[in-house]
Amino acid sequence: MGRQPCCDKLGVKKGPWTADEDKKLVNFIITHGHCCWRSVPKLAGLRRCGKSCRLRWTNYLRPDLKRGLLNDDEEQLVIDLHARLGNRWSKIAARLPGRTDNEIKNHWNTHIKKKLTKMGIDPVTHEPLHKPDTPYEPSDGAAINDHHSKDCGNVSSTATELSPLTEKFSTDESRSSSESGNEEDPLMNVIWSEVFLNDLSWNFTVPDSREEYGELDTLSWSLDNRNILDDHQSFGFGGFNEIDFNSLDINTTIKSSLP
DNA sequence: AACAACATCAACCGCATCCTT
DNA sequence: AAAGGATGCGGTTGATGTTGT
Repeated sequence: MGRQPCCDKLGVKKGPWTADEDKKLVNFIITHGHCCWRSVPKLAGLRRCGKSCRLRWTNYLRPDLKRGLLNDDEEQLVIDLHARLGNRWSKIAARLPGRTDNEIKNHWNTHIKKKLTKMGIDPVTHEPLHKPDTPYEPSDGAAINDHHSKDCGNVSSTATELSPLTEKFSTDESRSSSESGNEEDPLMNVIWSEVFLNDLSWNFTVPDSREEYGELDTLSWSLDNRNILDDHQSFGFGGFNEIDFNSLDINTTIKSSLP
């Protein structure tokens, strides 16, 4: 069936997002949510296609994103899940709170693939590479396959079972950000700060996700905006369990993050 | 200092899948 | 059941940054 392009190609901007565009998008989404991505750019005053807006939001602007490289545990988990799920990056990402499929995919292609190959493991099949005369040289990441080789030797048979590590990550969503090199993005601080300072009625706290959201753990949130929480899954706000609308402290939180 | 080679990652593209009519 | 639209997903690309010569 012939499909129309996702957006009108004429006049649609492409390429890197500017801080101003980011601000507009964040502003719009936190205020209105997104009824449908196709209409978001028009309503937000952006010359972008809806797809691009969705990608920018899910991969970069979402407040629950972790930043920085995957730590060893996360990397191990990705390897573990990849052995079971293959290149289903979104499924893998779903097990790593605060990580995106794109980020994991990139990390896999740039780091993990090489690491596994170096260790004598086929990154596709997760089987040892057959080089009988090439002695296996454990590297700094050798631990990866202590459990992995046992656990993932048979990819399909264990597909529904999760290793203890996998279970740990899939359930423990309140891990400390400090262990993952959760670097802050100054640009993001500015964007979010400006967004919230523009609307001082915002005010909420995220009691269960404090560490993950860092400086964004306390935000101001008007009751009028509460409706977007109904759609929080769409935003990837998985950590927003309960919002305490009575605890508002935007000044100390937001202003302290300003450069 | 200048250039090349390599690494990283944000963003795009096209197809798949889901949902509505 | 079929058609068409919206969104999601995975592969790929290209710009930018980093490292080596």
